[in-house]
Order: sequence, then C-alpha cells, then structure tokens
Amino acid sequence: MKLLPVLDQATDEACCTPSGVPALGAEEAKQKALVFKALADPNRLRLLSIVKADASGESCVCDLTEPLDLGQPTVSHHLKILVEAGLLHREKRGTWAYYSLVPGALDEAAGLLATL
Amino acid sequence: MKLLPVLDQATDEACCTPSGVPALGAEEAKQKALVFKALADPNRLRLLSIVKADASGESCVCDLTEPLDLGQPTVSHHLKILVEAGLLHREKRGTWAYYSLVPGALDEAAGLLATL
DNA sequence: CGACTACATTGATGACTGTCAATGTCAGGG
DNA sequence: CCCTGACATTGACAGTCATCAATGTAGTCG
Repeated sequence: MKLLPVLDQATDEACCTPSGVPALGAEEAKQKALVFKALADPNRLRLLSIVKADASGESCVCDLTEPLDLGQPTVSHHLKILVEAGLLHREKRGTWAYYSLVPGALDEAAGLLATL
Repeated sequence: MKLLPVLDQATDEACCTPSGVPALGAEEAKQKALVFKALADPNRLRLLSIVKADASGESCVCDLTEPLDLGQPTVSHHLKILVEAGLLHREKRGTWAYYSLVPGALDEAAGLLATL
C-alpha cells in the first residue's frame, strides 16, 4: 500500500477506485468459508452423495466405510466435519450410528453463492 | 476393511447394505471438490464479492489488494486459484490486469450441490 | 460378568495451504 | 534507454489437513 504519495489525481481515471468497503465482511466470509471447507474434499462429497442416494434417507458408518476405500477412523473424522458444518445429522440407535442429510442444508449452501 | 471373515449373514438384517456403487465417482468427486476448494477461503470469497459488486463488472488488482489487507503477491495467488477454478476471468489491458466474474459460474457451482 | 461389535478419539506423520519478502516480467513515460 | 509502476512468480516458513494405527467407549449377546 501507499505507493502513490503524490500525483493521485494526475492523469489516472481508469484504475484504482475501490468500493470503499469490502462488500463482504471478514467475519461473514469466514463463516461461509467454513461450509465450503467441509465440501472441499472429494471423499466428503462422496459421503454426502451416498447418504443422499440412500432410499431410507440414512446410512450407518459401515455403509460408508467400504465404498470409499478408507479406514473407519478416517470416515468417522469426515462425518464429524460434515455434522459440524451443519450438513449432516447424527443419530445413534443401539450400536449403530445413522447419518442423514439435514433438510435444506445443501440448498442453503448453494444459496450462499447467490448472496456473495 | 475385511473385519468380518466369517458369519456374514448371521443375524444381521438392519445394517450394512451398501448401495454397491459409491453413487458419486471418485474422479467426478475430485473435480467438484476443486471448485469448492477454491471457495473454501474467506479472502477468496471476499475477492469474488468485490468483483461481483463492482458496477463496471471488472476490477484490477489494485482495487482488490487494499480492502483485504493482504500483500499484493498473496492477492495475485488467490486470483490465480479462482481463475483456474473457472470462477474468474482475467484480461490484461496495458499495465493493468482486469478480473471479472465468469458468467454463470457461481450458479453452476451452486448446481453442483444439487447433483450430488 | 466377559467377549464381541460398531463407532469415536488420540497421536503421529506426510502432504498441502496461506502468507510474505524478494525477485522477475512487461508496458509506458521521461 | 533507463526508470517507474502494475502485476506475476519463486522460495521459504508456519499452520492446517487427511490419513492411519492404536486405543477408548458403549451397546449387545452369551
């Protein structure tokens, strides 16, 4: 910054007229980035895909570990991130843990792009 | 994997009936994740926001460096990532480089979530 | 109670990422 | 022709992340 100590209004009319305010607040941007961070991994996208495609609407971890060719702790880790991002819902019944899509969460995430 | 050497069909009826195929291909997931990876940074979201908000539809780097409180090389780096993700378009005129939103790119990114 | 099963947590490690200082490139002006 | 300004590229470094092996926890069944 401050590369123009003098001659600011001399023959410059094309460039460098910033909007003043960043248009998207730093805190707001951080918050939105968290959701996209959760989506920024191929295996997490596949997890969402499988859960979404399941007819019952929910899947247990053992349904998810095998098709991804990942270790069980890794899948558990990814699922935790998706839950914390508000995309998945976790419900434990007996020995199994069932994961389901949070209704409207994906649409809401898509909406974040429209309100940039 | 392979934690069930024997007794596979013994008294299990509730869980572990995977969809067979991952529903979202590994390569396809990788490709989609690239877009979300580009969106998974607060400063990049703010860059997109500024470019989008600009009345002229395009902004030069000097318009983007100041409001973000980042060094010029860092902003250049982020812009490159956004261009490679297909979200921004770069056009060099004279000494300045102008960045503009790729038309429909944000909508297309939002659409990726619908087709999981 | 004790073994087994489904899942979560921890710790470690290699890979990747965001940032900046320094340098390179290229166009315009004296 | 050199100098300056706008932007890109490189190299280095700290922080984050994805992954796995090992271990912990909590239901279930005998």
